[in-house]
Amino acid sequence: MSDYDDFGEPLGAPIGLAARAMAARPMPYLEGLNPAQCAAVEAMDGPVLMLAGAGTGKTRALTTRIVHLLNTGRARPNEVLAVTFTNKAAREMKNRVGQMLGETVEGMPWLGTFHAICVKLLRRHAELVGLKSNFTILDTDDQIRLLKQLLRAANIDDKRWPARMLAGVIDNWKNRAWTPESVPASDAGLFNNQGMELYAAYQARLLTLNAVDFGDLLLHVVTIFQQHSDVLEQYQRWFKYILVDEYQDTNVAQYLWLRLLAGGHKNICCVGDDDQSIYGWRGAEVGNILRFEADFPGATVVKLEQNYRSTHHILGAASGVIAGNEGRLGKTLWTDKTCGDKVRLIGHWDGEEEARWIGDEAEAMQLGTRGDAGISLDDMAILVRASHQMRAFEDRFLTIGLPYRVIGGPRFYERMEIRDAMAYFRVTVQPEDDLAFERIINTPRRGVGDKALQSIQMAARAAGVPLLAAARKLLEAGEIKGKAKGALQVLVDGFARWASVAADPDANHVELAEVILEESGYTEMWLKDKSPDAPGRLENLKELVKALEQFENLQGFLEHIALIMDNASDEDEEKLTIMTLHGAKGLEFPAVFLPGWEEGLFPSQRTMDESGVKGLEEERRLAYVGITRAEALCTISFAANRRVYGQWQSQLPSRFIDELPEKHVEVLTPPGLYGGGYGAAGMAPSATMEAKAASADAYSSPGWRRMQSRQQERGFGAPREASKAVIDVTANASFTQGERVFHQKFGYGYVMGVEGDKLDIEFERAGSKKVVARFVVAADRADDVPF
DNA sequence: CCAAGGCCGGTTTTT
DNA sequence: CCGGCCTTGG
Repeated sequence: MSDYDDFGEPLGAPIGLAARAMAARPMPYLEGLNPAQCAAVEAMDGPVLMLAGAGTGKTRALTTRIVHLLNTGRARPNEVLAVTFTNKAAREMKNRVGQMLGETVEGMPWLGTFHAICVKLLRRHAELVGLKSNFTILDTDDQIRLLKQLLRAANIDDKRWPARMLAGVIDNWKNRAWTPESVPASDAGLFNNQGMELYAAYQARLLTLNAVDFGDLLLHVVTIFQQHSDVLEQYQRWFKYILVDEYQDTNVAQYLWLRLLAGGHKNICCVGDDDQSIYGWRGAEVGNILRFEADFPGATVVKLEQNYRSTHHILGAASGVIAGNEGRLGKTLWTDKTCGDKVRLIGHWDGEEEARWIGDEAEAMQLGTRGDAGISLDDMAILVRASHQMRAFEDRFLTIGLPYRVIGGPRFYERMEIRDAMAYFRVTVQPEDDLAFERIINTPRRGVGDKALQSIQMAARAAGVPLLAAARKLLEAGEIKGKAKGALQVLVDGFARWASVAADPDANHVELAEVILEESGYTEMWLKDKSPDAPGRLENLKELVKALEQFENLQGFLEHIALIMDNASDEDEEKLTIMTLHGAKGLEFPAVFLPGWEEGLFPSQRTMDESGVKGLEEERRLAYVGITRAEALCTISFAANRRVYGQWQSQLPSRFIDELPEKHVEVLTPPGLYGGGYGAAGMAPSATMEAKAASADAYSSPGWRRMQSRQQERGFGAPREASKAVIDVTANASFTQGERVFHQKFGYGYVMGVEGDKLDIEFERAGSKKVVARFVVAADRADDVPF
């Protein structure tokens, strides 16, 4: 009947038999699990909800459950569907299952992210939604460019109605599994009453491009399942057990997808924590997890509440904060660890001082000033609400030479040069990929401007063929003139040549990639480029080519890249991590800094404006996630003043600070200073009394004294008065080329050039910068610079 | 086809 | 206040 009965996957060893033999043996993997974890592993049949608080050994329970299913012969590895949200989580699970099973079992083909699994499914059944199985996956950038074209075609001013906004609207609809036909009338008014039409036009355009966006991966598969019960039933039978990680983050489309697949046997195990739902803004529905027992009657609910990560005080503080939320499923985390240090709270004068203090503190902790052995920088993290907060820390750490790593900057594959190179690869393997072709038709500049492109586009539309084919036709017909003619011919011929190499299974795709970048002139473009980031970009291109080695061909690689966000860089040196709270979910660090706990920043004003109490609760969960990342030391801070869009604003301490239970907190801020703190003006009136009491003895608290003595050791007098002083001691100083100098922000460097009062300086850590002379001192006077 | 200037906007982000 | 994007002018 169909050619996918065997699901295209090797079955590997006769697992059924092997498993039966193993089932008689003891199950060593169950040892060391606590009773709740055991229950979650052993409740194999029927729906199971595993409510796993932060740090309660969720991944261990989940992987053990998979091993148990395989080991008892309930399912073969390729009959278990295990879904995660991130590639990282998928990889970790794969590794851990592999480790527990030993090397005998081949990897599990259906363990992966929602998106990766959907790609696999959609490739098999693409024709059912009008696609070919070699469809391209567009990323956000492609998506925006496509929408811009549609807006232009529809004569819509994309100033007032930006493509980004439309992309957001469409994404939201796709997250809810709404096709253009099923968008409810209540949403008809969105995007200037034209959202639905544009959505339909966009989907039609994607089909002609043989392309999908991320949302489509799920949406199309759900559509297929809904419209082709025969296909659905096969998968329902095939996937004997389903496991879902981070269930609280599922959106409606993912939820429907899971319900459809689990519809037969209902052997679905969802793992999640309602208190860690922080992705509501991108369509996640906490409701999915809150409703689980209603959706799957008779479900077994297991709560994992023993925390193996954090000390008592840290858990207490986190629990106190999260208790402010309504409508929780309710868990009580406990630990048998020591009380440890209390959560430390400190207020600062401004954001720069906060960065300075954290930098000093990190150095002190690294050296072990606290009387213990010292903590590796790898074990410390600064978790911020918004990425712009990172800059203050980067600036400061650059100055003092504290090694750090920022997680979540522009990702490798989002960089311009990588996307350009990949566009060449995409056209090579998929000549219909018009978006990719448009991207590189004039990159590097080859004299093919708007005019030439427009005539190609018109020809393509008229003939109903892709752009590359249209370009070839126009050239043959001699209809392209001037500079564009020769260059375009070279490009078109190039693609023909490269495509034939790519089609040859014996050809080496890594060499092909190098040839493409060489012959197209792309590498040369960057070699000629004199901008400071050109060498870095060439480096990235090299890395890209190197990454190709791990794949069989270009197609395989492109697919991988489209779905992966790996940011592999060499990590030899110890570094302190700076990342957003969102990015930190699932991670843990011995020492965590949580700066910027101020009203408006955290909780974010915008979230509260847009989503009211619901938004505030999500922010509170974010606070909970932040605190629970810490194993031993958690330091929360806030500043009384902060520059917001260039304006100095005075800030109020976050309401979450008032929610921290007093008994788990040590206040380092002296009362009255820095205009804030537990007990300063601006706090919620209800908490004032309690807070005043808390801060009354702040001066005598061990933390405060420790801080004082440390600052004195370093020769810092009063912590702050000096900070505002301008470095004008050298206002009249002159510098000469080659002189070694010091800058408060960028550290040490050498003067490369002098133009009036501006200096061209090559800094040791911050690279080359143009700096006004009065902000710089001679290197031997660096000690005069007040910190 | 490119460079300079004006204008708007400015959370979180995986796939 | 800073940076990205788009427009305009050469």
